[in-house]
Amino acid sequence: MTAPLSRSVEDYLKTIYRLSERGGAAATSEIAQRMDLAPASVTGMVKKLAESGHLEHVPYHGVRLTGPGRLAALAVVRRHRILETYLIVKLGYDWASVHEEAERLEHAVSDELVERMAEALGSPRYDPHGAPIPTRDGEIEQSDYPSLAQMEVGARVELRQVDDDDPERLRFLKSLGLVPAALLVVTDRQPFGGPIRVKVGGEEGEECVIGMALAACILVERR
Amino acid sequence: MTAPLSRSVEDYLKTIYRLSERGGAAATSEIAQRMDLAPASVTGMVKKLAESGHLEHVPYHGVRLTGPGRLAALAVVRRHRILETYLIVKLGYDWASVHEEAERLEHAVSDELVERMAEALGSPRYDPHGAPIPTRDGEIEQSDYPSLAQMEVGARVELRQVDDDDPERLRFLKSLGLVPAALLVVTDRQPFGGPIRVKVGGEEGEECVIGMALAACILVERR
DNA sequence: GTTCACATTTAGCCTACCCTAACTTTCGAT
DNA sequence: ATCGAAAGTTAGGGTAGGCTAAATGTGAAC
Repeated sequence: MTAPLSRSVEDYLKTIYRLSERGGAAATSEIAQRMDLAPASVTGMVKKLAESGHLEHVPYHGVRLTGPGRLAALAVVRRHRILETYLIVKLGYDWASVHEEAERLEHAVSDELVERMAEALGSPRYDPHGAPIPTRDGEIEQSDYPSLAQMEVGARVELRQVDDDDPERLRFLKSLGLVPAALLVVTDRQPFGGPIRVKVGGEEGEECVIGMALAACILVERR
Repeated sequence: MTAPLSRSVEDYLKTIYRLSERGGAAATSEIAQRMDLAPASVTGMVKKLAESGHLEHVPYHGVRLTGPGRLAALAVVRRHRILETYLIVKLGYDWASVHEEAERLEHAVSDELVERMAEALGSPRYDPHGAPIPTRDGEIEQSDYPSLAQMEVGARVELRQVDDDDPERLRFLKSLGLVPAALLVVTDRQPFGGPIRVKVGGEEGEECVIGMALAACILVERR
């Protein structure tokens, strides 16, 4: 626990944290899929992380982060989100392509560097995708915004956050103006998971059509 | 050769480059000492790097970088020196403590990030310790300045470069004002490798005494 | 209440990179 | 010309973290 965590361990903890954000225990196969590893490899690491006290493992029933495990995961998430913000704001990185760079750097930067970057940015509370940045002591704002997919026709909402996993998706969203703080109005939608139609930029905005899978990645606040 | 180099390989190449800067072939034991590894470990890696075409190995007689090996090493050196410069200039890092951070980051940053940092700095040609920064295409200025240890009494010189290996040494040098561009006058020295006495800041500067080992780490240009 | 598909774990193996201990080569001193 | 210290290499082994294939547990459907 006191020894520095390996890159691999940090990635496991971060992934498990992300999975347990929405839902109870994380399944072996979910972890494997997100990390692009064989399930058997996950089982092996999970046993080690349970051993070291970072998580609880109920065989055949998934894992749950412990207090220390959650703290370690949040430290990685903080590094990642500060890095993304810094790269975009200070070094002109693209909203869509910054993820990969941060993914590598989050395992190499020291706490000192992260704090210097945070300070240079004015201690931001959200990253450019709208995700809350954990504090140094591992506190994180619980943003349980509904997704655009849940909005009914006529709803007026402000875009709060977009999932940052997929650069392609991000590029598409940006091209539509679907970025944090954008105002949206739902003008039409099909039943049974069909596409949803929204005006981007308020009542007078451009209309566009968005599939359900995509809409589920967009978190909004009612206005 | 086309696959990305591991952190370990990059460190070997960088170390071997640094060793071959001053002197022909690098010895196994020198590499081991600089990297804090057992000599046997070095032999093993050296064989692999010779296999992959990064260096030539004459058993029992040391190694020499090949063209591709030298290019790969210079890429690491460029990353390191741009990083050090960026951390100091843009993030307020200490001249003395920046080395360790750069040592980790140099294996994680992409070429794109390095180039963005270089651009933000105005494409510097020297890092804060005075070391020349290789270009993108692996060209590096041959700075064969003499060391302060070689200067005779009365010599007037400008400080050009200090070795950046040891943070403690750097802190000491900085406390004396021995930083790049400082003007020095040698006022006295003992024969047979005794300490050397210099005025720091020109004729009117503070006098201080410097041991030979330290003076050998300070490169100067006659004025 | 069986069954069966699927999730999970176990077993055994592999690569990268490090180690120590033992052996071999080199080269300067005699 | 030889000998021995120091340098280098080989042999054998360890850890971390992946993999595949085979065995086993789970739970929904019948």
